[in-house]
Amino acid sequence: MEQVLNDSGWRGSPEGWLEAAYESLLESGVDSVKILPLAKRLKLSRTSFYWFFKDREELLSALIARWREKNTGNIIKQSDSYAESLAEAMLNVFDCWLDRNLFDAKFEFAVRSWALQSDEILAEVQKADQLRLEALKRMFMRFGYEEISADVRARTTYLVQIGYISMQSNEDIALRMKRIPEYIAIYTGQVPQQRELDRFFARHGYTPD
Amino acid sequence: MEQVLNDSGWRGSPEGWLEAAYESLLESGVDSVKILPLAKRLKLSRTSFYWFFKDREELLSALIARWREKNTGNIIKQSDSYAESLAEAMLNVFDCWLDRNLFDAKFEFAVRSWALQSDEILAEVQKADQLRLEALKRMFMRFGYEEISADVRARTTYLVQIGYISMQSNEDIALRMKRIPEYIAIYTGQVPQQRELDRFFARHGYTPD
DNA sequence: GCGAAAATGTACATTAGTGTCAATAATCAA
DNA sequence: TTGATTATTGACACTAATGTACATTTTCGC
Repeated sequence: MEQVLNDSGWRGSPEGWLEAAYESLLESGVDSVKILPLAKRLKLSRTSFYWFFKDREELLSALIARWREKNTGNIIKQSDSYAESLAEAMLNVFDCWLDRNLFDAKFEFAVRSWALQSDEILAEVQKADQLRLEALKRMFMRFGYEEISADVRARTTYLVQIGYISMQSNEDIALRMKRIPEYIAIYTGQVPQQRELDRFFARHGYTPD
Repeated sequence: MEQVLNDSGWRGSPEGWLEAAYESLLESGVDSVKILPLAKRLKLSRTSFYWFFKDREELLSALIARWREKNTGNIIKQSDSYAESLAEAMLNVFDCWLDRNLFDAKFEFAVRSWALQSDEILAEVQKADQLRLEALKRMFMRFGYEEISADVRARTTYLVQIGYISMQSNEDIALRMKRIPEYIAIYTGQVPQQRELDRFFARHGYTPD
């Protein structure tokens, strides 16, 4: 197996170690993010790590920063984006659940599991939950729901997805798409229009049979 | 601090070690379930552990057996139990979410996090999800829903709760109770009757203001 | 109170991880 | 091409965990 070099002529880099840490976190949880195994994966000496990071703690902080920037931002953006009907707005949010560029479900699950053993991470996760729920609640209120109804509907929308992540299932896209109209009906209390669904399916490269 | 003795005159027992393991699992995840720390907690010599369990693996198996027996059984029981309306049936299921004798949310979360680092545990969790979802789906079908609708409504009901657990929030009971009627409305598509709610509140020792 | 069984503890060997330091090598820029 | 900077490595010291072997203590039944 040959050495992988980065842009400059060096083998290691903060990004390289972070990427390896990310992969290990997603596969086996934070306790598997250990310098020795990462070094083996990168075919680098373990101690070379300390050139880029002060210690393991600093690597873990970088990891959580990466999560914070990616996942929360996009949910808020999709919730706030323009739509003509609630169903359409809902489908905008659903983009997150189907596009891993918008929301990284495995990362999300790994971080939430991590929160079990670290109060610092727990605080991060709870802050993120709050921001995301507020964005969804705003969305429902924009379409005329009362405070409490909007709150509970926001929770339903959000928590179903968090729960789904926690099932770690990997069903194929067709099966998931088949449930979409039902979900929309439950969450919004109204049936989505065919053209709204078609537009949604189209942008995810899905053709119903 | 004095030594705690069990029924017989001995200090240790399989149950004692298991209980300590359970507490540690819930507090900090499976990686914290280590013999040395448990021994400290129990004020016993570490090696005494090996009188009761072959090795750490055996302790972890006992832990997962405990989870399997407790959490899955009750959801199924509550889903299958008699009710005059769907709303009432739903409220029977909600008993699980409010009574830790029926469903241990922290245990659930800890086990699901554990699944990230063990394929064996992942298989256990996915089997449990399947059984629970089937029970809920049966419930919706008993009240006349079509296959797909029943499936998605079962998922909504179940996944909101799994998601809630994963938020690790500890809101007070009054706040949670306030949302119940809305949840019932969303999940079942029908508003619960006051007397059904009253009966539910009463059996959880809650008095609305 | 005595012997057997049950439980506990001490000593030892091993493993996998952490982080520091000083020597060395590779790259870049003047 | 050489010197400074950046990166890599191996040697060392340390810690926390695992499990085994064997000696010792405690409890229970008779």
